[in-house]
This record gives sequence, C-alpha cells and structure tokens, in this order.
Amino acid sequence: MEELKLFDAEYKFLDIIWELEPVNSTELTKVCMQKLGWKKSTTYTMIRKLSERRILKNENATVTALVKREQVQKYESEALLDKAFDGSLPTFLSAFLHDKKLSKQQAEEIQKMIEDATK
Amino acid sequence: MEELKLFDAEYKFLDIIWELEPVNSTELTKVCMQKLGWKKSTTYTMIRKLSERRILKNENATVTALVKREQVQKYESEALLDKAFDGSLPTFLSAFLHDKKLSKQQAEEIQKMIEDATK
DNA sequence: CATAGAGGTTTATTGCAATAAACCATGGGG
DNA sequence: CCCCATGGTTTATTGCAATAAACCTCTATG
Repeated sequence: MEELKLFDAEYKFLDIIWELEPVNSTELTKVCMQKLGWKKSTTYTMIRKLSERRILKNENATVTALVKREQVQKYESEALLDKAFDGSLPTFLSAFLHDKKLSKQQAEEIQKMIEDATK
Repeated sequence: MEELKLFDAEYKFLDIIWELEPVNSTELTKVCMQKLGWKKSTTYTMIRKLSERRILKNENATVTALVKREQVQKYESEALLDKAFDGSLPTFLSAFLHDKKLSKQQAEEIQKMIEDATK
C-alpha cells in the first residue's frame, strides 16, 4: 500500500476485487469483460499497474487486494474534506444535510459515533 | 446552472472566482496567471466553457458565478457518498472518523446539526 | 492617427488515463 | 504430438481534459 489516490477506472476495478477476492485472474478478466466491458489485456494492465503500486497482488493467478476498502474510503473522505470543505467536518455536514431529513435511526447511529469519537 | 460535475482544473478556477466575484476578466487572467500559472488564453477558455454550461457568466468583462459554492459542495459530497459509501452517511462517518478524535466543541456543533436534520 | 492595452475567439497542442492489439510461454487432454 | 486454454507481457492507440499560441477588434490617448 502506498498512495491511495485512485482514478475512476481503478476504483471501479478495485470495487469488483473487494467483492470477489481472492479471485482467479482469468475469472477476473471475465467479470470485468461483463461488468465493465473490458478486454482481457485491459484487466491485466490494471492488475500490473496496481500491483506496482502495492495496491493489490497477483500470486499464482490469484488476485488479492492489499488495501482494504475502509482505507480507501478514509482516504477519499479526507481528500474531499480537504479539497472542498477546508478540512472541516461541520462544514461538510452542513452542505450535505442541507434540506435533508434523517431518520431517527440514522440520527442515533450518528450521535453514537460522534460520542465515541469525542475524547 | 446545470450539471455540477466539475473537473479538477475547473474547480480550482471556480474557487478563485468565488473568492473574488464579481471580478473583472482581465484581473481574473492575472490572478490565474499568478495562482495557477495559467496563460490568459487558458483563463478565457475556461470562462467560455463554464459559461456555456451556465456555471458562470461573463458580462461586460465582469465574471460572476451562477452556482454557489454550497451547491457544488452538496453535489460533490453526494457524489462521493454514492460512489464509495453506498449513499450512507453513517458509513462515511465511520470511515472518516476512524481513529480520529473530535473536540467537545466540534462534537456539540455536529450533534446539534444532526438533531436539526431529524424530523 | 498610430499604438498600446483591454477583452476577447479560433484553433491547435500536450499530457496522461483508459483501453486494447498482438504476441508469447506452458501444461494438460484428445 | 499438437493444439487449445490459461496466464500473462510489450507495445500501441484512443479520448479527452488541460493548456496555449496566434490572431482579432475596439477604444482611449499622447
């Protein structure tokens, strides 16, 4: 694992891998053909590029992610907050919740998470 | 205003406009030259493209945004939630807050926002 | 009345992510 | 023993965002 910035195509690809891993590489080319319309060489190119970046590995024709979905989610959420909200969670929530209603369930779930994150 | 999907360069550009608007176009080329390293034709190309998309307007050499920063913030946050968090705010927060600590102040501010968004 | 700067447009060029074509090696089954 | 599927690599090609060069008109002004 290193730099977690993923391009769109890379993200879609990883999404499939997270769902199927560990997955045989030939099987993966077939799934990508079906779900993304990719030719097999495209899939292998992706495998190699992401392997070089230590984002996944391909051993004995078995592809496995080296980064967890949660790591990428964390990276992407922080990246968005930095880019567009000056890193501020309240600012983000204010924009996101604008005119939105939360269910009691969701609200409680969130309240609990905020509590847990408070020293 | 129409499609709010902005490319990176477009976003940086709009960021400058939100800060300065209403801003004279020649002045804008100078600021972009300084802050983004853009030649003046690059800035005018951007102005035209974003005008066509009704994201800003240029009238009598005065450039003004037609979309508010908050609209784009909302769009971008929803786009990310859809792409990477199954649209779920709790999932997003769980990833973002992972191993993070919030100050009491921030926590209270957020709790209040959640309350307000709860029917 | 030329000329410099403001305020553009038209038309490339560049750069890089995305995608693929073409080729290669190996091992197991008819 | 040959041929076909598996499991790749090497080397383009494509597509489009990003950037810019070159050119144009108008107006104030020395």
